[in-house]
Amino acid sequence: MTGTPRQRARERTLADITRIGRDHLARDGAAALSLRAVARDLGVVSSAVYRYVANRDELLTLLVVECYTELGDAVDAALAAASDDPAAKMRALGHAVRDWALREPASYALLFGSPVPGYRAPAERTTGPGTRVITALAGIIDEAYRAGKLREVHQFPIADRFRTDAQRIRSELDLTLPDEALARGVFGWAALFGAVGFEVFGQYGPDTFTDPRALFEHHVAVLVDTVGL
Amino acid sequence: MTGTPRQRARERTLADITRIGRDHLARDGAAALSLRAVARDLGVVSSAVYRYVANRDELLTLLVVECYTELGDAVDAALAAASDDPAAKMRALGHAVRDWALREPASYALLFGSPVPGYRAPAERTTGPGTRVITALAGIIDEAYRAGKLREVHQFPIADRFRTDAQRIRSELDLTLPDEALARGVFGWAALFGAVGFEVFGQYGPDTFTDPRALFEHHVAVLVDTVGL
DNA sequence: TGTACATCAGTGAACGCGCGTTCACTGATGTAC
DNA sequence: TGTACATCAGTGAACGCGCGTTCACTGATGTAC
Repeated sequence: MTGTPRQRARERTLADITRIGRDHLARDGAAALSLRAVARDLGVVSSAVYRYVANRDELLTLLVVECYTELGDAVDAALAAASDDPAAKMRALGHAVRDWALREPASYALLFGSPVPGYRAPAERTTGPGTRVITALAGIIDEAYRAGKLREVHQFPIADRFRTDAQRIRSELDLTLPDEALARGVFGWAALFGAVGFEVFGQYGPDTFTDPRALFEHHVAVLVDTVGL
Repeated sequence: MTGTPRQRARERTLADITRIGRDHLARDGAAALSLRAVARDLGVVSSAVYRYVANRDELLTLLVVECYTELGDAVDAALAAASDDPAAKMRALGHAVRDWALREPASYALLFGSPVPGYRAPAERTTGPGTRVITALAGIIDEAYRAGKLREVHQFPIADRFRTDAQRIRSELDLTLPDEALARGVFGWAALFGAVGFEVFGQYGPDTFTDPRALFEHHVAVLVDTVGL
């Protein structure tokens, strides 16, 4: 309860707008997100929402940031609850991503599905929240490496330009991982979202796998192994 | 040159419609696909396209089938050109998927991105073309298994219900693969599309990896290894 | 403390736009006798 | 072979709808003196 009543009312209304926006996202997808429809549900004339967001793109950006934040929080909470074993942590991260994605499929689609036509997420606002999962994953693997718990894996050919990229990434994320481990980490990241995306977007078909959670559990086990944990 | 002139004109016009539809897909995304816009580009009044497609959903279905077919053809061609080694075949399959996806990002998004709001692909028309890649991948691994070229891999826990599913899948696709190999094949499938999707949808960020093809090559190498080839 | 003024949330009308789909129609092409 | 009829591609108007965004406005809330 801080700020003047007017400020608090403003914050509440802005929160209402993003909540309604999330609802519409879930019902109709990001491409169909409409300020007029949000205004209708808010019980207000359409031009009134322009007091809160500059235009439709800004509402999308608010939603993107909120979704990334929610996902990041879910992952952080899962990691905090997991045991100290790096493999257990990675499994927890994987399940946190999957659970959130199944709970919020439209939000998952907004972040990791097809780009929204005509919309470019502004990097200065979305990069921070958008990198929390990969940062957490990199942290798990790097910590294991520093503790000597990362298994030696087969060295596949690595391009020179990847080595340069890896050097930059290490300094940006404060990592010590060697190139091969880092490349496998990137693979694990992409593969994890591949498995989650296939399930959330229904690529497997409706009746192919009767126990998708068990399938995912197996995939995560393979993933943990592949990454060297 | 078969059929009456009228039939041939009809086929040409239908082909024009799907071609224009693909163009619009590439420019504006599937959610924005509009029969009126297609009619405009075709140089015809909007109601005229109803002589060719029953409604917007049917045009989407035509595009989905065409995209799956194109992707399937690209994969088949790559496999035909690859050497007989199963690992080489799997690498060729991976690159064929990636090359097609980078060439046709909007089509890739239609098939593997967020579901189009309000549209359900009719299974009886899309399942056939939609399963060509996984059928090809399963074929490669199964052939290697039958030839004794599939390496023994670590056995992770497998749920009973997955074993039942696997039995059904084996008979449907005419496979002999044991459960663990099949589960890893599914993992490889999802992971492959995860890697491709991250690149096509720009998840890596614009400047993170300066040589994305080399990164993908590494990922495919890891994938081939993980699957047991 | 009371008042004059500034701030700001929300209104309502309007702009110009695009959409899917239906329907009665015209006129050209194809076919049966 | 010629003609009468059927088929069918494409027209143009209309239906009812929703969208983003601007703008001058009203009236309530907040603030400076």
